[in-house]
Amino acid sequence: MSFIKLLESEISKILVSLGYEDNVALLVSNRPDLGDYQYNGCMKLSSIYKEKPIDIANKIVEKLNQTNYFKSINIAGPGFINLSFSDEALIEYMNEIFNNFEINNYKVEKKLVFLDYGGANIAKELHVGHLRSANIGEALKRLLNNCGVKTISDVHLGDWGTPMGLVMNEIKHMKPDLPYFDENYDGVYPKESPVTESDLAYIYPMASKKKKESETYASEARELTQKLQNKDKGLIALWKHIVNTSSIDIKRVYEDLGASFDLWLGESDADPYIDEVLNLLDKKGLTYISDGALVMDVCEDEDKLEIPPILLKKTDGSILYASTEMATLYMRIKEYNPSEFWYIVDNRQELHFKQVFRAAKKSGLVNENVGLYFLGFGTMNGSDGKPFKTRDGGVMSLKSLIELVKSETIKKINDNITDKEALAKDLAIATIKYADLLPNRSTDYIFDPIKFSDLNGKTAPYLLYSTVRMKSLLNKSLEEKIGYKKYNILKTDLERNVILNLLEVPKVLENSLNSKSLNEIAEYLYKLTNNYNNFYASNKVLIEKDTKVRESWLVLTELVYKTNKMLLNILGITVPDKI
RNA sequence: GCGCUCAUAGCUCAAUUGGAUAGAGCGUUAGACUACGGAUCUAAAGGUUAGGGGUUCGACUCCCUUUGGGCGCACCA
Repeated sequence: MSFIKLLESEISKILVSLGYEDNVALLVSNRPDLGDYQYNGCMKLSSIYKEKPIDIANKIVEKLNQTNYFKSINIAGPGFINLSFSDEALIEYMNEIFNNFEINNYKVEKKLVFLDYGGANIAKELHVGHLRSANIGEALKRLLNNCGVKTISDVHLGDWGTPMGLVMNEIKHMKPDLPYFDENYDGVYPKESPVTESDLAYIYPMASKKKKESETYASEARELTQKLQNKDKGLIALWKHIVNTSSIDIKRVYEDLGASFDLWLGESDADPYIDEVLNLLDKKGLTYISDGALVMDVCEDEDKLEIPPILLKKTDGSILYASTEMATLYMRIKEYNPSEFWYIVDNRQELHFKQVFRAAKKSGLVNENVGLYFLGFGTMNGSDGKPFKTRDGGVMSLKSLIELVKSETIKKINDNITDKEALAKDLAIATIKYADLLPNRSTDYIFDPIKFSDLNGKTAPYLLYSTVRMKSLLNKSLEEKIGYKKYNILKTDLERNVILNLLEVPKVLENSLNSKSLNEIAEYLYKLTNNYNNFYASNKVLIEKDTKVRESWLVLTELVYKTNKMLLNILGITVPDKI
């Protein structure tokens, strides 16, 4: 059990023995002059048990004084209990986690979580709007896995909606003679794709522009979408070519970003389940026709405000986003039966998901005890507060963003590195990911490429440089045959700070899992690294004459190194060998 | 019109979900060090938490209100 957890359970026992009950949480002190950690529960207990908080605190402290974890215990203000740990207790714990690093981790009961993130659209390039979903989703998956939770992740490609019709319409205009558009064609369709990757790069923007300019063009596209969804043989064959061609590039960019998925399914994969789902809703009498469209009410009695009904089918009978989402949910439950679903999607889709979740529960499509979580992330705005656009008013592709940061990074890399290009790219991606995960998941987000290129301060290069330097120090100690097996003595306050930081790891992981946000981990990494660097700058580990002290410092270095590596890995950032 | 959401240091963000004296990075200023890897380290200045009211031992956090942003509300996904 981790040190803080152990103390919390000790205090719980003390409370029980005194006749109180509380879910004890020890917090890092925000008054370091008074103690390392604080317990604030006395004030709450006071209102429950009608006693003065100070009296409760005194009783607890009396019992705590009989243990040997503490250097000092004091009560301040209305009833804050401040705790300072004894060196012996800290050293003992350092040795425990040096022998078994996993103790200082956080584990939860096993369950299965289904993650939906990525959300790339077929025939469209991945752009900065896709960044957060990939980064946050991947990191949450790693966080869950680290804590012992099994996951299944699905990229959920946008491959079945109106954009498909648009792209096909543009292809039809370019090459009207292709057999895919001939309804009477009964030969074999060509194996070669009629479009290349570079064709796709301009086809969609072109089609999208024409759609806005011409109503005829728009209705042609709608018609093609409907024909595709009705499984027109030729269009399905063409569609497969488009999906395959487009996926190559999408996979490459996700791989660069370090985002991986167990499943590469798309909206089209849910299509076979749509009728089944709609029939089920119909049987339960939940759907009705409104203005020609098929809808379902999702309002509940306790709602004080009205939530608009969910729209399932257009007047022309074609499928809408919500029904695809319902069918996807149905398919996932049928095949994987997870206990929770986590959707990592832009905040702006909140209402849509609220409706879908309600419809799913109301209809019994999803069992009452299955957790459906909408994990919205902040909308990406430019520095002017409006939706982000490049200087020429376009969207910035993820590829260009990576290139941009890479060109900044490469300037700083030492010449003696063998593969400068590769390192620059890895560092650029690490820089982007860290900058992206640092703000809280749900708050709106100002996307600033210049900030992403900043290599100073609270950034990935700082963390990686420091971490590599720790590794280098450890390697050097091995070369010089300086072994280290245990923590002996605690010499300086600077190393004590680092140790206190290390105690926080399980709590940081627990908080992150509860809030389903990575910012606390990102923030903590900086704090730990900065405190270690502070220690490092004023103490020469390898030159230290007192071998007992030197040995302890090497143990400390290894623990910080391993912690950094573990947490960076959760964020999806790999530590290079050299920088 | 209805609803959601946000407003914290010059800028970009935190704040353990109601705890003590609101913290970081950048920028600014002043410093440190024969470099165990200088992409380093330290310090200072910088705040009436948008304004006002309320709830209580205690409010950036909860409630009311004013102002100002962003977003969503039926056939796009």
